Amino acid sequence: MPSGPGAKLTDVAALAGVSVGTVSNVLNRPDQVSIDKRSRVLAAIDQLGFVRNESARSLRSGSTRSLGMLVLDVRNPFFTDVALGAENVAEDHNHSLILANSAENAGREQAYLDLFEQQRVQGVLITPFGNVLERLEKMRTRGIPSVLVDRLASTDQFCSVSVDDVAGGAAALDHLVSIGSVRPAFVGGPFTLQQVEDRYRGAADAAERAGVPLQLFETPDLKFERGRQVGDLIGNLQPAKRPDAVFAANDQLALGLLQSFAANGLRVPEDIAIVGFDDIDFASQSSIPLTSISQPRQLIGERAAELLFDEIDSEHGHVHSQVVFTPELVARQSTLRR
Amino acid sequence: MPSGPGAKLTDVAALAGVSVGTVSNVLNRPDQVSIDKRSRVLAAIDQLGFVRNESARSLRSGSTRSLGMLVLDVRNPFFTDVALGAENVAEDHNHSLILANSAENAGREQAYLDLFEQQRVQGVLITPFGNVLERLEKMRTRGIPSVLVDRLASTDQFCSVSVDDVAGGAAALDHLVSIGSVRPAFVGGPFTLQQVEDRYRGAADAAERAGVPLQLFETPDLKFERGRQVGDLIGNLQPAKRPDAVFAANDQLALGLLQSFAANGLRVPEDIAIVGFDDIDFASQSSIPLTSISQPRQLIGERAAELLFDEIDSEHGHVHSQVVFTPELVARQSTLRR
DNA sequence: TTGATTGATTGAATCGATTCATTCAAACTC
DNA sequence: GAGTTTGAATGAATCGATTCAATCAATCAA
Repeated sequence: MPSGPGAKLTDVAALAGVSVGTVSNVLNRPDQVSIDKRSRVLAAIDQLGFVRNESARSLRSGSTRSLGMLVLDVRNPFFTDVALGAENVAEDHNHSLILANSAENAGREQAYLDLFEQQRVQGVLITPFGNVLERLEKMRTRGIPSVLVDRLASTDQFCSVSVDDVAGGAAALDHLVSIGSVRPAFVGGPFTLQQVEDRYRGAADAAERAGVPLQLFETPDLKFERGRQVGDLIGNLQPAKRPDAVFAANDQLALGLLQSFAANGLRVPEDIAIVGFDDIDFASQSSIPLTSISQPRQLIGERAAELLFDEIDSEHGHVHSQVVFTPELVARQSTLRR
Repeated sequence: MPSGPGAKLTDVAALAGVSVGTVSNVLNRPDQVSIDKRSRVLAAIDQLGFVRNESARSLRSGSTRSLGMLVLDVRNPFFTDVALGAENVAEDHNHSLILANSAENAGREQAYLDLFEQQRVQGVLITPFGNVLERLEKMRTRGIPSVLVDRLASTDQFCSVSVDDVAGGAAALDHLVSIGSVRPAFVGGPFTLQQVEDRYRGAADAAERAGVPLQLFETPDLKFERGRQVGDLIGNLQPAKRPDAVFAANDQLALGLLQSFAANGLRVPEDIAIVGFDDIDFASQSSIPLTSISQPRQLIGERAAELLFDEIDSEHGHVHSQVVFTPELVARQSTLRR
């Protein structure tokens, strides 16, 4: 019969007939304890149902074995995948990952950074929303380093792991041209989002290189509903003026376009082709599977966590680095050659 | 210039010229401190960049201001929505939510429960995977209560928040009959999953009441790919033997069916209608918007967290209760009356 | 004026695990 | 057999915030 709440280390020591130091060693450096005592201690732990108090442990030892991760939107599959990758690496290092959701809200973002500081996490993985770089630098001086995720560090003060959105945009447009598009369009916004800006720029440059014009449909956000609206707009254009292909700044938008086109009797890809961005699961699971630009999501999380541990573990000898992945186009039915 | 790592409470006290007790009071019971000293302390905190050490705090006070939440799959939007609801309630109570992912793996599930115990969370929200009820009861005796989420407690030893899957299944089938289906089918499995079993039973009972037969296509899992396979199978049946409507045990499966039907030239809903379950975002965002059974996901999380806090806060006076929500059918194009 | 009451402030004791200098015993060297 | 090395085990000191009984000052009642 395991005892009630709160057997502690001294209780274990007493029951096993050893000192507290020995019990602590069994917990933390088991190979430095003789087999005999070790098994006695383990038996006592089992009998008492002892669970080590993490607060006490980290108070004394100064380290917490946990990382904080702050993302823009936990509901976005992109971020859960990135988090999964980071969590795996954290687990390898015997750390746990505290996942928090800033929900694109500067106040919440600050509040969670407060929390991370109070918890004394060993490091932070963050996709910044508000103006937090200064604060992050301050946190580093206090011993809590951070790595930027899905965002290229503008200074060399941080490690960052991101994706080359310009290249992704170019790949999308090159693909559209290669299947014969002569009137491609870009749908997305706002351009204050770096990702949107980059994806557009890549596409625009590629269009210029290919000698085709690129129409622009700017949107105030990247949501599904917005895609539907723009889709209706495009569907109502005269066939001769209508784009023969669209590159949407993300998959949500692309799915919105797709639904609108289906409702308006526009055939995809025959009348109009579509490329999305992100390659979320539902891109391939749409009735008309969607061509999209795929980012190595788990890998982004893994690499970010690795860079973070590198900075945590190395005393001073750490050099910040910017990892930039090149996204890949995955061709599916929505851009089938006509 | 804020100071380096580790200003502590005594430093603040010294700088402000008060005792440590007063600083602690400013932090925890600000109204018991005179305005004068309070502002002096706050100034000192600001100047030193003091951040309270949560480990020390909770070691001494015994409470952690955090909940643990353990879900089957963080990548599943259902769970992220439930978590969001729970997180909001936790925030209202000034607690933070530690979200963990058992990934339908009994070993990980146990490991995370270990972690929660070590962290001394105040309570646990869990969708159990393995055989953990006994352990959870033991944890309660040690002062860590738990609430079952998306799972009806079989004993009255736990609070639980779940959805009436039988009613959901019945609603789906009633709807199909009401739009004129005479050869409905159920697609889903395995039947060892309580949810699948219940949804099927509700549908089967409703079919019997309506006097129509219910065909069954059993699947080994609930994934998209499986839906596509079954869809191909159905698409190859002679029109006369082919179901005129299918009820899929979840939306992933339904989307798979939809894609397959589209590829095989079956029109939805004219040739065959589809109802899904869960009403994930992508159900309504499909090219042919999908009728689905909607669960109040955030509400489930909120209610679960409220029940948990009730048990945490009440000394002994807590009575376990089972909350069961009735899901609602959301009719869309995939079951438009012919 | 005195005694009682209220409210603010103090600071030593405390939470529970870890650390590390020290002790002890055994094994080894010459 | 004396001296040295090695490995295990010990337990008091420690991490930093909170607690609470005690103190002090100010206000009030009679």
